[in-house]
Amino acid sequence: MTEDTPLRSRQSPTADELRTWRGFIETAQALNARLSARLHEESALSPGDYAVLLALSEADGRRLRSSELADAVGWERSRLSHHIRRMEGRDLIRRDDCAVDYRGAEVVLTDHGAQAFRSASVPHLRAVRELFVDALTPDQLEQVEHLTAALRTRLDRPAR
Amino acid sequence: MTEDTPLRSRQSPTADELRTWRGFIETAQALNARLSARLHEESALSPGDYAVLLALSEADGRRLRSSELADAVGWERSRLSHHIRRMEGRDLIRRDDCAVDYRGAEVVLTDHGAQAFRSASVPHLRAVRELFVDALTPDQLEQVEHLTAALRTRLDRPAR
DNA sequence: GGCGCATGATTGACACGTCAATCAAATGTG
DNA sequence: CACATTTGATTGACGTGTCAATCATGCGCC
Repeated sequence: MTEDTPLRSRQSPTADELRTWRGFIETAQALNARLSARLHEESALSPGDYAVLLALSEADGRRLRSSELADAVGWERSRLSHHIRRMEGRDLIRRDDCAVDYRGAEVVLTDHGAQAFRSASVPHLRAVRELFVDALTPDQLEQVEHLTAALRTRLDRPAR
Repeated sequence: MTEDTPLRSRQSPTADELRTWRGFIETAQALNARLSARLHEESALSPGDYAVLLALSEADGRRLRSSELADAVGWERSRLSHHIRRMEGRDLIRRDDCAVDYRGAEVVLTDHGAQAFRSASVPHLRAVRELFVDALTPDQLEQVEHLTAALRTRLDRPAR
């Protein structure tokens, strides 16, 4: 859209633009922090736990290959591996060897994990509504869609 | 008007609302991740390092009491304490005893730290422009202001 | 002056995240 | 078939973040 601003786009943001940026990023972080805190209070789950349990709950047979789970939650493998180890210690999930590929592992939701997810999800979704959805008008929610789409277009371009 | 509107706000978000929420929060996280990666590539500083160096750069005499620094960057004290220890090891800052209150400590920007901040800030601000400011129209930037203000109003209310 | 509490800051334990190295099983290629 | 490479996953090291406990100094109060 802006073919003619090769120089301008290399400069620093103005003070106003920086304020908008800081407001945006800090608000998003604050929202995250608040939701994480409520999740933890209400169900003793971290956001990571919740993401893993959600993916497994929706999976066929409540089980996924490690790599599929990593894709589902959008994490690196090693991050998932560490997290899975901790969750296994709390009996939220279990690791099975994979029958069709002996390199692979399957992550399986335990009954206790399924139960924990169920009791966490309702209050969590309610919190999302209270702190995000209900804070905005329908028009504003639509604006958010457009904004994130615009930002993502830029982000999806090669790393630099 | 209908009986179900008061109840509605206690229910879970709709699928559309959840999609908007996920888009918002994931975009913010992706933006953060990208900016952190660039900061690290270009200057070997973490976002935390940058925040601390920024606050000290703007401080009188390039020094602040620990508690003032914690307020400036919005961190808990113990978090700051851990971070400061690591930064001291890299000669970005130094800790002095405080003359007026022997409980207190002052955090001082070293020359090396000041230099590191200077060389980091220009590329960092350019990245903010590229990935955020330039991705949005002026109208959209203004919408962001209104949105974050609305979200913050809700967040600033008592914790639950 | 001495006692008790408040305050400034640090520490330790542990959860979380990234990166590079590792390892074993699978696969392709001569 | 043999051997190098790729693939699925784990590990170790280390930076980061939170919480509770700790510690020393400052300060109010008798």
